[in-house]
Parts: sequence; C-alpha cells; structure tokens
Amino acid sequence: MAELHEHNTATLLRSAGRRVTNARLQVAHVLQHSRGHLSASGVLAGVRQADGHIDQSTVYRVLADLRDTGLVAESRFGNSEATYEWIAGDDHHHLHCVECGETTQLSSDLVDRFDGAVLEQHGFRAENRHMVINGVCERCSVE
Amino acid sequence: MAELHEHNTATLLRSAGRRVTNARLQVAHVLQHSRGHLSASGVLAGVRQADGHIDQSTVYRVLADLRDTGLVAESRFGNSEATYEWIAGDDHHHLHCVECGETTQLSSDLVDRFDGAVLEQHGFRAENRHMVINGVCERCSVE
DNA sequence: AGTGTTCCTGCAAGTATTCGCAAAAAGTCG
DNA sequence: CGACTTTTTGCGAATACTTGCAGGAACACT
Repeated sequence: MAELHEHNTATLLRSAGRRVTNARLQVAHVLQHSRGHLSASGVLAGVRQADGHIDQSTVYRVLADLRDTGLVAESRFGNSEATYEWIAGDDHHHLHCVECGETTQLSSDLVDRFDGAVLEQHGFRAENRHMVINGVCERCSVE
Repeated sequence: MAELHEHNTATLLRSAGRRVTNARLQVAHVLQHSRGHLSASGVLAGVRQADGHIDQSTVYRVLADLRDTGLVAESRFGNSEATYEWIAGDDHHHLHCVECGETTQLSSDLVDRFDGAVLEQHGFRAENRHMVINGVCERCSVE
C-alpha cells in the first residue's frame, strides 16, 4: 500500500513536470498520513520520525513547489505558522470561523460558480484551488 | 488636509475600539500616502523618512491590528514579503495574474453575491474584506 | 552502464515576522 | 490636574521562512 501511494505520488509529480525525488516523496508521505493541517516544522518532524533526513530549507522549497503544482494546499490562519495539507489536485476550500477557530469545508460548486462569474465579468481565469474564507460560523452566529 | 486625514484616522481607530497612538497614526499616514502595496519594511522606511521612529516589531503589530480592524488589507503574492494597503473599511478585492504579475480590482458585487450564497448554503457569515484571487488575466490568456 | 543536461538539495547565511516583558502612553474618573 | 486601569510600545531575543551557491541526483539518450 505504501508502494501504491508512492507510485501514485510519483505519477502525480511526473505529470506536474517535476522530478521524483526522495525529498518530495517524503514530504508527500508525511502529509498524506497526517490528518488535518501540518506546519512546516511538523512536516520536518514527521520526516525525522520516519528516520529520514531532509534539510529545513528543502522542506520549505518542496512545500512551496507542491503548493504551486496544486498537490498541497497552504493555509494561513491567524497563527504565526503556515499550515499544509495534501489535496492531490482536488479543489479544497475552507470556512474558518474567527470566533471558535473551527474550520469546515466549503462546497466547490459555489466556488466554481464564482469563478465562472469572474471569468464572465473580468475575463480572468481564476485558479481557485484553495480558498480560506474568514467569517462566523452558524453556531457562533446564534449566540 | 493632513489634519483632516489624521482626524478621520483617529475617529476610525476609536470606533474600532483602539486607542489613538502615535505609532498607529504614523503607519496609517504612510499607507494613506503611498499608492499601491507597501511591505512592512516599506512602511518602516516611510515612517523614518517622515522623521519618526517606531520599532520594527511595533510596525508589525500595528499592521496586524489594523488588518484585524479592517482598515488595512494584507496581501501575500508569491513574494517573500507580505504587502499592505489602506482600505479604510471598504471591501477591496484583487485579481492577481500569475503570468504577468499584474494585479487588478475585482468588483465587490461578485464577492457579495458569493458571500450570500455561502450564507445560504452553509449558514456561514463570510467576512470577505479582502480577497486575492490567483489566475490568468485576459491579456495573458489570449497568447 | 556511461555521459550530458537540467533540476534538486544541503549547507550556511540572510531576511521576515513574532514574542515576552517591563516601561511609557492613552483613556477614565474624580 | 493627579491617580488609576488598560492598552501600546520598545527592546532584545526567538522563531519562521528564504536565498545563493556548489555538489549531487534524476532523467534522457546512446
């Protein structure tokens, strides 16, 4: 199974025009096997735990690169660190409640429709792979 | 005029529940009188040029605070630095072309409609004061 | 496998951003 | 104008993130 994953990851990397390297596979593996968001240092820790070694700067570079290819989503909530999660090309959008801090999923439909409207009115092809919308969730809204 | 600006800024700060301090007025002043986006170090330079002195850490704190009150918008394009601009509570949205790097305005209507749809489907009250949408602009799209 | 080209990575800085704490300023009330 | 309470600020670290460069690895071709 690990190999299946790895194989898929390799394929994804290749079709994104990237070389299949140890560093990328390790980072991908850590993200794939962690639920929720992970910070850069969390990824680093994960790699070390798996007895691997990658330099800090490489982790940052790989994360930025995977973000650019759409395999990984980068979020910046209020915190001091950015966080990352494996999305493997699927669009992935968040509603982040500024009251309780909870994060939920936003349906892609709405975003697609929005992108469509942007294209129509501005001629701009939005590449909204990953949005973080701040606001107040239903539960907190009631109080 | 400078006084009028300052007066307005003071009022805005007060109604946001913030104290009117020298540091905040200076940062606001620099942002108000610069067109386009300014980095944190740019703000610092602006303050120094106006013969003022504020600590670096204060600039960051003030910027984060003004961002939270909605007076300032924070953007992170591909660059290493975040950039800021004075928006004084008005919503302000950007279309950022990843090809040519150009940034244009996105009409608030579309965003409002989107926010409405989010509320309807998710019960989530979006506070979209400032969005940055990445994508490809019309001109670059044609090539 | 051997060679060449191009992309990636580690290392060692460098820059950007945040934090803790004590002193100073802002707002409040009498 | 004081005295008092709460927020801000400066300073000095600490942490988060980026970059330049030279060696190492991936891939394509033979």
